[in-house]
Amino acid sequence: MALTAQSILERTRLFRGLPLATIQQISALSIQRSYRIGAIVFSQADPGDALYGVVTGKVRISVSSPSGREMFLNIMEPGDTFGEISLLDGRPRSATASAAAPSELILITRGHFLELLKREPALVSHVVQLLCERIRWTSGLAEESALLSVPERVARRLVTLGHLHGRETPDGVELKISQEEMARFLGLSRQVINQYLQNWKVQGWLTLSRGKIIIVDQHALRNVVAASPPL
Amino acid sequence: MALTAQSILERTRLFRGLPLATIQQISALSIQRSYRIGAIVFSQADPGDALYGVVTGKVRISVSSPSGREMFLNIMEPGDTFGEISLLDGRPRSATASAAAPSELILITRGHFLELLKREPALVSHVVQLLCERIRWTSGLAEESALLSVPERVARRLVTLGHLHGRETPDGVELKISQEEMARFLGLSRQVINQYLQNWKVQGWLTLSRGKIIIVDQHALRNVVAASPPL
DNA sequence: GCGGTTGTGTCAAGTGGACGACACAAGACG
DNA sequence: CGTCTTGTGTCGTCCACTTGACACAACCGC
Repeated sequence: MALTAQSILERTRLFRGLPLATIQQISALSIQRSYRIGAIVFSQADPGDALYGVVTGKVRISVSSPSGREMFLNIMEPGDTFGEISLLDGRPRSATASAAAPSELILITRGHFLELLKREPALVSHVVQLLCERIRWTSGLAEESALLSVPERVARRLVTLGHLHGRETPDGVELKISQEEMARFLGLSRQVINQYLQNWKVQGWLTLSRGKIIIVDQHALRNVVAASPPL
Repeated sequence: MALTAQSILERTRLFRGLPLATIQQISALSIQRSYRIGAIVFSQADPGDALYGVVTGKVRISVSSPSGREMFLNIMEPGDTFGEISLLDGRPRSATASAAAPSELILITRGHFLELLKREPALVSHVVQLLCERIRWTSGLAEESALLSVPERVARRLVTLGHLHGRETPDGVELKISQEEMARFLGLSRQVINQYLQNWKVQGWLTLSRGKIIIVDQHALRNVVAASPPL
């Protein structure tokens, strides 16, 4: 089956469950675009004039400081939508989106989307749910970095990334991510990530190979947070 | 003039600009409650069954880790509303709200609020705006802690707190906050906060007294971020 | 006005993460 | 098939933040 815009739209959290007629409308309004690996979808401070949905590939949401440091906030996969915030509040993009793999995205312009919102009350409630999810995600990031120790943060992120982007295998949850990327997700150095991963490898909680982490004992990793000494 | 619920509602970002009839409806549905200093309005993990608005006083939004560390996320003042997220997505409270000063709050139950939302499309758009603001705030927190150095974070937070909660005086922006509180806002130790504040005091950028910081040269503080060495 | 409490200013010691460096292995690509 | 690139594993050094401690000042309640 071809990956039509419509078949993807039906699967996104944002549009799922809407009347078929509405989905078809949206589909008709959307434009499909290809991005090669590394291509920028939009940049921090750009005007936010479109909503994006991932058809295939992976899109990384990141922020970078004036001093050139970069931090990854999220990875979007098929069925995810992104870029809503600027669309809804009219302010500039707060983050940069770039293709982490060759990607096909669909794009709905601000005008079209806002019009849809007016006509379709069910869509509004989906938007609100999505925004709430985003708040919980970002405030979770802020809390973790302030409240937890480094090993706790690494362990926890490992588990959540496993959930969101991992693939179940007989050996455990396979997570395709380099240690460098892990470090950027947490705002830490690659070396520290390696240090703890090695630590947990000898415990038998995970296995490591080039660009891949297989989580063997998820439960043990979860316990790192609870078990670590009162900071 | 008495501080009626209605007069406050008209001033909140959430309800401002709605038809007077609607404001009166909301006002009729709302319950007013007093909280003494330190009183808990709601706790992390509680079910989220109400929306709150500050009439007088100050409410602190905070999170705490299992290990007992606490971090302040925000301060709500008269005209602010809080507690929307749990209300809207039905999930437990993600943070704790407690009275940082003797406070009068109004409270609207979940059922009443959701009903209002259905009837009043203008309110929906205000809700969406508010949620977008919250996302930008929390993701800002996460970015800062990962991308900026400690002095940069302290300087920046000082300026934003000055904007949000400061009072203009002939000498500069007066910010009523203890250094301990500043530390909790940034997830740092009190000593480090004091170190940088002293530093900037001798530069003449601010003056310090018990529980109070007066920002004299806001511009200089802003420059700390830009001027600091590429991390 | 007095004692208790709470915030401030500073010190010294300890430590955990950053950074730079380097050897090595595994893919990528011609 | 060999070469180049990119990720991994592991040093050691350095430094900034944490912790604990203490004197002192300012404000609070009585």
